[in-house]
Amino acid sequence: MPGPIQSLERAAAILRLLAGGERRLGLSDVASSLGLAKGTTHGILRTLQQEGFVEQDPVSGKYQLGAELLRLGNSYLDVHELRARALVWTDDLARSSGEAAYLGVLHQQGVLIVHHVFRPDDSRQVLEVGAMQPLHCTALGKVLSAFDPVAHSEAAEAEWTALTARTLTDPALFEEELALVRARGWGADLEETWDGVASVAAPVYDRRRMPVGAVGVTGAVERVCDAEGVRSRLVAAVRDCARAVSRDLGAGRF
Amino acid sequence: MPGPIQSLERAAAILRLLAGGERRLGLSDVASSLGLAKGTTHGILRTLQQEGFVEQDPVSGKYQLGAELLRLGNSYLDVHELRARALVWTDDLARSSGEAAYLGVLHQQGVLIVHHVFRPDDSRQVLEVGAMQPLHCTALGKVLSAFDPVAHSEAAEAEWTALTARTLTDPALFEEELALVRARGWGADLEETWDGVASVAAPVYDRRRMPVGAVGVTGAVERVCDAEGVRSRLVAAVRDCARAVSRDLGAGRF
DNA sequence: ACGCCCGGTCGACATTGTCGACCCACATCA
DNA sequence: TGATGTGGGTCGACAATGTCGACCGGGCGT
Repeated sequence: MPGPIQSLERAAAILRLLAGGERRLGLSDVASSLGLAKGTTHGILRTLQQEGFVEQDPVSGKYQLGAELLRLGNSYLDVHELRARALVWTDDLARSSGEAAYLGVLHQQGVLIVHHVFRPDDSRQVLEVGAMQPLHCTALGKVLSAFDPVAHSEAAEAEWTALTARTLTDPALFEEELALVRARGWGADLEETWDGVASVAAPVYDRRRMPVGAVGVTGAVERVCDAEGVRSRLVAAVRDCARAVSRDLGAGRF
Repeated sequence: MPGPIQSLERAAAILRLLAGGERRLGLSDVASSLGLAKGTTHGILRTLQQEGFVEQDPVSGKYQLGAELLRLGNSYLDVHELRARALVWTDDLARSSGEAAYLGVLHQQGVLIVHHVFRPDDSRQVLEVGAMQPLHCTALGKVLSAFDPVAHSEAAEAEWTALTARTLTDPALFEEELALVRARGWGADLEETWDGVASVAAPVYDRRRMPVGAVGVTGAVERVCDAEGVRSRLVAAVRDCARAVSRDLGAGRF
């Protein structure tokens, strides 16, 4: 059976469509967006609803994602070995650096945040676990692009939107930057994603010395950088954390 | 087309199976667990993998849940209106009560946690968003069972496992408890789920005055209770929060 | 009151997923 | 080192299955 299962592909496309559109979508919207017959779309939606993957607003009849996805996404985190190993180390990283710590893995054409430790102060922060970040302008993304060949080719195909004035959008400059990241072993993002925000990240390796993710910190550029660039204390803390997680994964000492 | 789509049901069953088993499962395990032919199972798994819903360990060939589920689960939270409205109020609730605040909705035979605010101290806490809690022994679950008829019937069919010595397992006693919850408008769990831990919760209503969820706080029984039972200050805070969220949802004043 | 739009249903058709036997790689064990 | 069992993956025939487009019925705005 060489071909993938059509109905499943379509169901996945529906879920992605519902995830993309901010608000609820009607049956006809979904059907026309995907070029499917209404009857077909309805059958898939009905099954997805029965399984808890989508919910239907009883008054408007429109569809949205369902709670089962949240439950399964949580189960994904439970099984995730990299995340499990990184929990305690990223906690320490956030504490010692005084900034928010992130753990990301490559997913499709971006970085999926699988763990996020709040900056250790009492400010109100929103959890970004499950969110995606672009490859070309974040520290996590640059590190993955530099060390993981798959991420590198994904980055080449991704959209190069300029999020701030400092975002690199020229592939040649990006390659230069990646060479720098590879040479010194860590990556940075200096106001290339959000104005006033900088981040630093380093790669995490598994027992076969393959890059499997990246850890980093993000914070106000005034705190993260000094006159020389990224504060070396932060760089050291991030790299220490990455090495510790790698060692936990069995990569051995460097 | 009266029947639901078979391949989708099977795919959902596979995902749930992978979510349940703690570790990765092999193709044959999955096939035999669900009573499917290996070829069929492989086709579904391959499609799910291609769509990012499952991942395969390249060395062992075993399967586990995929990252796309985390992304979609996160998108579910983005769309969730109840959660969006409750964000700021639960934050205040945690701050004023000094305990961890939770927002839960009915999902299948349990309470799905859709929002969780850490207890406002510097202790290490794990986020429980996406986790499930039982209906019969938690404050959130009792409140939903008392006010939502669907939750009530689900509770009747759920397993009545005794998690501590104080867990209610007699349906008659549970009904009495629910009557009390309905009468006073809030529910409690005094060491019925974890020893030493108590919780208080109150229902949240939507614009049609239908119960759509519950908010509550959970903490050490010594802090939550005094000689009289649950501290009235906490009960007031929780009920205020529930009313505020309900008002935000359009339920109007009580 | 009319007509449009939308969610939902129905039945015929053939596409599509399913089944079970088969294959190959790897590891185990004698 | 060869026999052997396990486990992931493939193949091709069959018919069960999902798909399509036409068709309802209600709600809403005109």
